[in-house]
Amino acid sequence: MTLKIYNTLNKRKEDFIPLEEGKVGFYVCGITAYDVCHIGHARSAIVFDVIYRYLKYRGYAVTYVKNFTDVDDKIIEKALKEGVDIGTIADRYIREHNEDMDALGVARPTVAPRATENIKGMIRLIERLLERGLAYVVDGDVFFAVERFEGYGKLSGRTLDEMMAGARIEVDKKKKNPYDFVLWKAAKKGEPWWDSPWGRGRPGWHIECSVMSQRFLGETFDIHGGGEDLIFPHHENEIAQAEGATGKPFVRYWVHNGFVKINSEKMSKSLGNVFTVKDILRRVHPDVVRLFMLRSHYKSIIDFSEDGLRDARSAMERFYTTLETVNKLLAGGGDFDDFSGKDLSGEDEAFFRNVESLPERFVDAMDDDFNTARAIGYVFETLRRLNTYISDNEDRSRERAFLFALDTAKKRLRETGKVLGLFLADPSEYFRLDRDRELRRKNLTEEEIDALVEERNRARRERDWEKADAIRDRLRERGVLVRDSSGSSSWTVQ
RNA sequence: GGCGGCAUAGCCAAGUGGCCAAGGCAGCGGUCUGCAAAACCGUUAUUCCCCGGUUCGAAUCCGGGUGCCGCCUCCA
Repeated sequence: MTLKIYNTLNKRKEDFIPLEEGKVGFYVCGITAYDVCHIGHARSAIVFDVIYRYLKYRGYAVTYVKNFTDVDDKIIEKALKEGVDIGTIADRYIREHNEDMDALGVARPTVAPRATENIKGMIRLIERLLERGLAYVVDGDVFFAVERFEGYGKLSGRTLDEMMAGARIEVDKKKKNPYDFVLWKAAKKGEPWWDSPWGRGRPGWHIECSVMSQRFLGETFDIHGGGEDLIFPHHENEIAQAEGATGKPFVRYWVHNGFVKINSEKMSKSLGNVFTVKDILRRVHPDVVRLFMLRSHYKSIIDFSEDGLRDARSAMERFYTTLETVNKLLAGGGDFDDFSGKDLSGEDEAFFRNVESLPERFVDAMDDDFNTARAIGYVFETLRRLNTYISDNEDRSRERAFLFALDTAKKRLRETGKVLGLFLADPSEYFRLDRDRELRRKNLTEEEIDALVEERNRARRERDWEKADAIRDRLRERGVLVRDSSGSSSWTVQ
């Protein structure tokens, strides 16, 4: 089986063949550190996190580079406003970013370089472009001459002529062509600067990614990712800079994730509908966010909404309910270390075989351009079979064959979960966090609910069903669902 | 104006030429339960926006139409 990746460059799915067998060089455009991360950053991060995990799962040695842009107009603006230097602003938002990513279960990249640590490399790259006649200097600014780079527009699928036809872009008198972009900006008063052959200044936005990716991954590398909005101009310009300087192909596979809309509207600061990662994580468990993101294909636009989040939470709850049941059965049962699949027969064997085939089906889905939606479908299909198996065999809770089959199911579910970064929590921990969060939101305390449940249990023992039902109704009105088992009752918050 | 994408059940969402159109949520009927809840079983698209065409055969390919949306400017 071969991994297929949709390559934005060629607009089709292609077999993934890394430059060097068994190794993958992977670069993703990170954040500009001027504000806290929102749900759109979260999607991008989760998508590429899963791609990273999957490549490793498939046995590749992956070098994953994700940069931080720590010098830029917006950072400078904020620094001026607060009267601090840009490093203070960047440090703050990089720290926030790392907190958010950790909370979302996003693995740290192999390298997380910062633009300002790579100024020398940027100057060298610009010098090479000047030497090759692909750039020109005007009053301390350096521009890339798009007309001098053959193939400009190949990633975004347009030609310079087409772009000129309809576009309305700001005309900068210094530019020879309106699509020329800045490689180096002469310093204005009060702005941070670095010395360069063209005077004091700072780098343009696109140059850092060309430099940092090649520094850690080589002049040509395997996969470059980012949000679809970066295709033009950012990634187009990265190609122009890198290939202009080296004369070699820059990136073999370009991967772009789709946007997040909020209640069917574009998320934007002007609409005031930006949800930050911290907002979301106050409301739901990270698994819910990840499930919400990964149940759609990474390229499609997803619509973030209350309903969508609730659906994902319900699904997550079902998963952990089953896992909790399995854990209890395994804890209460005996030892089955010396058991193997060969010892099974009948229903046990059929179930075992089905469960053992989960990773195979999972890989099949993921190999098809990281189809996490299909992959998750297989996980839930397995979950249903597991539930059926448990309820068909309630009287066999101490049998080795049964326990062995359950244990296998759990292992296979966790194996796929590890790649998705999902389903990895301890169920009781998951429910405890979920409960605490919901209680806070509804202004309830565990104590008052426990007291009511206890009162109800007394009524139940006295067979005072009327009173028991009244208490249950009261709790339900406040969003608390009571669930009775033989001796006691548990409860969940809706 | 230029370039591109999408349209599948009540909602979300896979499926890109051929088994009964995955999976999740929600609903309904049943098992269980004092009654519920959870879990389980069954059920909910003879059909994939509309109209043509290609084909033995299309949600899937082609042409046209309709409706949404994105990019072309900082943006994940």
